[in-house]
Amino acid sequence: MKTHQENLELREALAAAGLRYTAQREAVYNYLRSVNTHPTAEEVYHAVRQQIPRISLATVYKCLDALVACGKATKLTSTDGPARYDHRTDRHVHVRDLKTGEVRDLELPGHLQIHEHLQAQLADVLRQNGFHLTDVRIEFVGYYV
Amino acid sequence: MKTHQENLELREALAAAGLRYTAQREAVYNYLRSVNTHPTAEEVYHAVRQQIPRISLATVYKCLDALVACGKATKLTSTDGPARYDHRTDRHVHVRDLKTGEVRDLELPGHLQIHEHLQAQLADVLRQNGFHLTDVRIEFVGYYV
DNA sequence: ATCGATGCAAAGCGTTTGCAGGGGT
DNA sequence: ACCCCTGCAAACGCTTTGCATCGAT
Repeated sequence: MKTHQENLELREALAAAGLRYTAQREAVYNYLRSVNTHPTAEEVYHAVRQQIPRISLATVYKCLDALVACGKATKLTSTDGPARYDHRTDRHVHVRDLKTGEVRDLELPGHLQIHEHLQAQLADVLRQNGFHLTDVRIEFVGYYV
Repeated sequence: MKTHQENLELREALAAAGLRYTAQREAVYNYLRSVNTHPTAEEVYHAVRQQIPRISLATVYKCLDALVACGKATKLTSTDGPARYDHRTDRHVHVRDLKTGEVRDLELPGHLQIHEHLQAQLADVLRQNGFHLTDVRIEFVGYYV
């Protein structure tokens, strides 16, 4: 089902993971990429329903799982409330607003990038202890006054 | 109920938050402090039951909430599985093992401390945007080979 | 034609809540 | 004496699962 131009990159990522390219997955992915506050499954469901009215919440969850599985999204969690999903998979810093629960990317001036060299050293220390590093999660938590 | 020497520090922290000092809260706190892998509520329940056999899981959750509320513990979450609790409230780095789900503190050689100055700069940038920073969460995720 | 993906409903898990009785202040 | 805390059971919210059907390959 190719209603409009499909996302080749997504198709290939899914294929590489042994997963199929479906309208639902495409719509979920497109929505994820269109917003900069990382949405919950419920929010994705609500938004994607405009395009695919018969999509179910369960399918949204499955689509999000598929995107994570093929490396096209990241799952975030909080101490309270539902998980959130991020279309970015590179290492970056999140800012979590405790008042709204929203999570956004921290836009940093270049000279304030989290010290990659330091992270690399830390990764080395861990590796020497037999640890294989897959992700570094950094989150600044607080609220807008 | 003072079965043995009570924890004055905990009593004061609870009192300052308008909360009472109970045997259950003391036992939960003592257990939290006795382990270095940050346990789940279920693990705390299992352990504290040795001392207080009639304690309920709901009470364990409430005790953990009380400890967090009075600043004597921190709640951690993961993308999968239950929350974990940490008796440390200072900023430090966690290492999460994806195989076991366990979370431990990263013990760092002094010269590898996460750059406090950089964090302070980042906090400044956020403050200038009207953000009040309450916590910085840093987690190294991976698995032991 | 095959076999994975969808949609629905029902179950699952971790966590919270309502309430009667007990314990801290 | 007051009222918070406990323990139990029942409810809750988020997420997953079982299954018949649909659709991608």
